Amino acid sequence: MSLFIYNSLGRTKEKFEPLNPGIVTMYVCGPTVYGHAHLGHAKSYVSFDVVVRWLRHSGYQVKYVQNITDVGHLTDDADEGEDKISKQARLEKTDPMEISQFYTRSFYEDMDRLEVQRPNIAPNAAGHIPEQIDMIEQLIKTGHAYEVNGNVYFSVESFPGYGKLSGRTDQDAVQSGVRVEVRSEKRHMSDFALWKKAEEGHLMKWSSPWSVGYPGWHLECSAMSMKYLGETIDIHGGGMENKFPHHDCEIAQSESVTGKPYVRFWMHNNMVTVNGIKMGKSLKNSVNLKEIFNDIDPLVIRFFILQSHYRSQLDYSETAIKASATGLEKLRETQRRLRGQKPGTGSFDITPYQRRFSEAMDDDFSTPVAISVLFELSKAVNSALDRSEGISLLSLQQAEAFFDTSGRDILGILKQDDQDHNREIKGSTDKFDAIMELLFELRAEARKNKNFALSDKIRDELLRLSGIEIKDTKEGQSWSFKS
RNA sequence: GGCGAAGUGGCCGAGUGGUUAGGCAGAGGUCUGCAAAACCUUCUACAGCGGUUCGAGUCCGCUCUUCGCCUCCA
Repeated sequence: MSLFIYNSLGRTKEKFEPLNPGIVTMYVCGPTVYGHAHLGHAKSYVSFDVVVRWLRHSGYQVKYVQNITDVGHLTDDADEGEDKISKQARLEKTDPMEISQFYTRSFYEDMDRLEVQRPNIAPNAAGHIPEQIDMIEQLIKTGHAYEVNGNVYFSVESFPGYGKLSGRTDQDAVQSGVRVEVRSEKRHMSDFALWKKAEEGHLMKWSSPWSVGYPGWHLECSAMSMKYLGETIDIHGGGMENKFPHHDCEIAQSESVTGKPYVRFWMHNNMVTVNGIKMGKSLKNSVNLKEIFNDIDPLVIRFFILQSHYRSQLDYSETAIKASATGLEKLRETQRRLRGQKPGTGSFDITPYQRRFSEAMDDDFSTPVAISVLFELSKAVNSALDRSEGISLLSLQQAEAFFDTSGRDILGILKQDDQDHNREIKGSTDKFDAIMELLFELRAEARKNKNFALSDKIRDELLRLSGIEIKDTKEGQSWSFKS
């Protein structure tokens, strides 16, 4: 089966084939680094992380670029207000460079904990001012842009398809709802800034042929995408809220320069809501990742995100997270059980599960369905293992391999080996094992003597003090870390 | 006002014309010294009203409701 991706441009699922066989070029809009990452960032980058992982699993070499926006863009309307990074610098009594560096590191820390693989190239906007200036010069030369008082604007009338991505092709209609007063120096109300002259006191500014100033926000993605991935890229991802104007502007300026299609597949992920309302920094209801991670395993958040489709809104609530945590624990439990299992004689066919998993992923990255396949496999495996004949060595190995491939490599929700991972944290494996062996012996003896008070105390206290859970099973005692 | 998405059982969340999504929670059971885990059984659905069809959660129309975008935002 082949991969189908929902293309926002055209609003249908289309069969995906890269422009150049075997190689996929992919660009995703990165964060503006002036604050800690929140759940919305997690949804976006986890979703696209799975896209990249699936493409790679499918045999493609993926060149994945995700930018860091570290040029201050404005807090307020299109042409007034303080820039966000400068504002944060003022609040934190430091300078913009430190702000962007600090929050860039913070962003990667959080993404690492979510098991989001780093992009191949993570260019920052401030490091690509010459490229952006070049692009403006070309746009002016070809009549797509004009300069007024040190500001440069893109002329939307020079690009007939403007607004085709968002469906906002009638600019008079668009402008009728605009709540911001328009600068009269623009030729058309919808024209957008490519370069802005720095106001008095503006900290992040660069020299250009037009003024000492800074580039418009839409420009960086076009310039960096072209520099690292070429004039036409296979996939461009981003949040739905950026369809208009950001992505429509990118298309206009890029295609005006190259005369070629800018992006073949546009992918837009949906928003996170909290109690049904959009989460936003300005609404003061944003859920900071570092704060959630104090209480919740980051992989539970990742799992929670992937349990809904990337194009669906995700509503955050404590009960929903709790349900996800229990569900993920179930899959981990099965994974552990598979690992420690003695082979039996029963046969078990995992190919239907592999096939359904692949079909789900090939259908526009349907992670909720893919996860449901893992649950069904989990149930089938447990059922089989509960029977006396068990599962043969070969089938056990296949099931374990499939859990590793799907749960760990592709979805990123399962670790390779919890136990080993946790033992590493504990330090000396041998000594630790010896201690556990001793506790097992003490409990076995106590239980033999019907001293259940003692055996239960060892079990309960160990769980309470260290989070290590002992279970009594038919095969004997086992332990695992309970997160 | 314009553009777009969506309304599924207690909660989350799949389903693109025809036999069970899945998870969490609830009820009953098996196993167990107990606990945990696991398994089995089970209760609540498709916003409303029309229409197309042998047959609609799934297509069409209308109504109601919600959400996002049109200002920086993942």
